[in-house]
Amino acid sequence: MPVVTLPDGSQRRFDHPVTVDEVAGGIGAGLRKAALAARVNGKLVDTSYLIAEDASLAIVTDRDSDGLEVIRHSTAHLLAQAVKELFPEAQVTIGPVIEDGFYYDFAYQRPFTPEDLAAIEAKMTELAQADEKVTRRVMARDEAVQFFRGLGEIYKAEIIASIPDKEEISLYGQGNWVDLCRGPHVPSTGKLKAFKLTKVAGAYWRGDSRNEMLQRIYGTAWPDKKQLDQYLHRLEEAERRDHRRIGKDLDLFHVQEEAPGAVFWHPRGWTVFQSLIGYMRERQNAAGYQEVSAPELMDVSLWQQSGHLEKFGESMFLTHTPDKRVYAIKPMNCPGHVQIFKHGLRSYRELPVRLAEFGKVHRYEPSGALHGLMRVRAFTQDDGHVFITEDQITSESVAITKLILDIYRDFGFEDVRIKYADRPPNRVGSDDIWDRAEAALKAASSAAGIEYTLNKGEGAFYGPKLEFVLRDAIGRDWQCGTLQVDLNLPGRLGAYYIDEHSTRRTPVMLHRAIFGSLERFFAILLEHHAGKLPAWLSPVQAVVLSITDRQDEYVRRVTETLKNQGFRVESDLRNEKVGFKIREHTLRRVPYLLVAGDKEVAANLLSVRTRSGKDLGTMVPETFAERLRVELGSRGRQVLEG
RNA sequence: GCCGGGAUAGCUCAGCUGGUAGAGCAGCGCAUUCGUAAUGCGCGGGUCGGAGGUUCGAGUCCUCUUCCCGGCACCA
Repeated sequence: MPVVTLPDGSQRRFDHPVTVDEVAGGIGAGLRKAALAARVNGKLVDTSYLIAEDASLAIVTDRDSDGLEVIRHSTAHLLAQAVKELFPEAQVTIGPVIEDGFYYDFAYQRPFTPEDLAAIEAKMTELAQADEKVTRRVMARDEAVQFFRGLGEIYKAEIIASIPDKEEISLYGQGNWVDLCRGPHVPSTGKLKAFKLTKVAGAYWRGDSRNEMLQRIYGTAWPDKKQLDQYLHRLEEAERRDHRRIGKDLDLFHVQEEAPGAVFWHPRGWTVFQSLIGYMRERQNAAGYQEVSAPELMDVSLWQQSGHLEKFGESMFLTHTPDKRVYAIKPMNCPGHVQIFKHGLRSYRELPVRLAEFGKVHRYEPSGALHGLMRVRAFTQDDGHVFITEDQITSESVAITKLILDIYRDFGFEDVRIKYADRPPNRVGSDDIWDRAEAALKAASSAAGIEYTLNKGEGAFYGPKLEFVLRDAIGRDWQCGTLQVDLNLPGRLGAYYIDEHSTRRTPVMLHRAIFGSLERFFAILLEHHAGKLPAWLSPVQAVVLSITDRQDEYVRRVTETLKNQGFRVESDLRNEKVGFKIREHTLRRVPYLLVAGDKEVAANLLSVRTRSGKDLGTMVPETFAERLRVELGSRGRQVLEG
C-alpha cells in the first residue's frame, strides 16, 4: 500500500506497487509524456521503477538538470548502439556525461573518420526515430561477466569485475543492443531529439597513458533543437574570441616553427604585457614586496639539491657549454629566491621577507600540451616567495589571499573560486611536516573567510596549495593564482634565520603567483574581453583622425599633447575617407576615435566616438584627456562615456 | 609523448581522377580632399612547411621529418 508524496506535499495512495510512469500518468497525460526519469526518495531512477513502499517522488523532465543529464547519458548509449550496428567488431567501454554533452570510448581496429562520424550520426537519428523502448534488468555479477565475455566485450567484463560487490549490476537494452549501466535512462529512444557528434579523438583506456588507446567520440545533446543551436552558437562565439585569432588580427604576437612554445611579442602586444607588469609591480610594492632578479642559468647541482631535477628533470632545458659544466635554464624561480634570502645573516626581526620577480622560466612541456599562449615552454611568472616563521603562516596567507582577490577585481573578475589541494602521492618531506603545513593553510583559509573545494592529492610536491580560479565572460574557468605553503624547500636548500634565542631556524616559505603565467593571463584577458581590452590595458588608447589634409597640423598637435601626458595615442593622417579609418581602428579595437574636421579645428574640439560606435559628442582636448585620465586611474570602473 | 587532422601569397581560402599555381582582403602606384564600419583604376607578390622517393612529368601519389589544430596523458 505505498503512499507517494509529491514535491508539492500532496500524497497519493495506491493499493499495489506502482511504477513511476503510472504515477505520472495519474497526474496527467502531459507529465507522463514528458517524464524522462524520477527521483524516488532522492535517488535517480527510471520511469519504469516500481514503487512498492511509501516514498517521496519527483518526476524528472527535460526542464531539470537531472533530466538533461539523463538525455545526455542516453544519447551516449544511442551512439554506442549506432556504432555497434555499423561497426559490429567495435567494443564498447565507457560513455559518461560531461559538461555540455557526452562521449563514448570504443576499442576498434582503426580510428573513426569524420565520414564515419556522419554515418554514425545518421544511424543515431534513425534509431531515435524508431523510438525503441529502453529496458532495464538486473544480473548477478558473475553472470554479467560471462554475458559480456560471450559478446566479446572484454572491456565491459573488466569494468563489471571492478564494481564493488555491494553494488547492483544493471543492464540496459534498446533494440537488440544491451549495455552495462547504472542508469537511469530515458524510457524510449524517441525522447532524444537534439544531438550532434562533435569530434573524434584518441583516449587512453582508464585514462592511463600506459594503456592502449581507444577511439573516443564526443557529442552534445539538448532537450530541443533550439537549445542545441544556442550551444553551437556559443561554440562559434568562443572561437571568435580565441586569443590566437585576436593576437593575429590585432598584431600582438606570433609564434613560429623555430621556437615551439615560445612567443614573439610585437610592439602592441608587448605594450599590453608591460602594462600588466607595471600594474602588478605597483600593487606588490605597496604590499611590501621587494623585486629581485635571479639568473636564468644556474648549475644543475642547485636543482639536484632542491629536488626539482629528480622530479622534473625530463622537462628541464639543460645546456652544453665549453666549460663542461651543466647548467639548467630555470624552470622556476624559487631556488633563486632562496639564494637571495640566504645571502647574509637573516634575523627573525626581518621576517616576513617578501621577494618578487617577473621571472621568465622555461619548461620542456610535452609537445602535445602546447596551446597558443595558454600553455607554452617559455613564460613569465609574477612569482613571489615570502619567508616567514611558522607563526606567520596564517596572517601572511590571509594577506596574500586578500591581495589576489582584490587584484582580480581590478581586471573585472568578480567570480573567483578557490580550491585547496593537499599532499600528492609523489612528494618530499615527512608526514609530520605535511600535517603542519596543511593545518596552517586551512587555518589561513578560514581566517580569510574564504570557502574552497578540495582538490585531493593535487598539491605541489613540496607543500599544499590554494588555487584561485577565475570565471570569464563566457563562463569558462581558468586557474591562475596559487598560494603554496612550503616547509620543505628552505630546509633542503639550507636557508635559515636567527630567532629570538639566537638559534638557527628554518623559515617557512610561501610561494605565490597572482597572474600565474603572464602569457596565459594575457590570453585569458583577450578572450574575456573578446579583444576589447579596457582602455588602461589597450595598446593604443585613442587615435586622432583627420578628414582632409587641412586638419593635419591640428591633428599632429593634439596627438603630441596627449602623448606628452602619457596616453598611448596615434594619429591617422592618411588620405582615406573617414569611414574607412573609423572601420579600421574599430576593427583594431581602439577604445576612442577622435575625429577632427574643419569644424573641430575652428573651435579647438575633438569629435569623440567609442569603438562600440557610440557618439560622445565634441569636447576640447583637455576635457577628453581629463576624462580618459579618470578612466585609466579607475581601471575602467569609471568609463569615459559614463 | 599518444591517436587523428592539417600546412598553398602578409591574412582567409580554392586548386576533380598527377600535366609546369588562382580568388578576395592586405601591400604598392595613380587618381580622389571626402564627416563617423570598406572610393575607383592599375601593378607586384608563392622553390605549394622541409628532405627523400615513384613518374616523361608531383601542390596533387609514397616514406621520413618539423610545426600547428582537436582530443588523451602531462602541467613544479
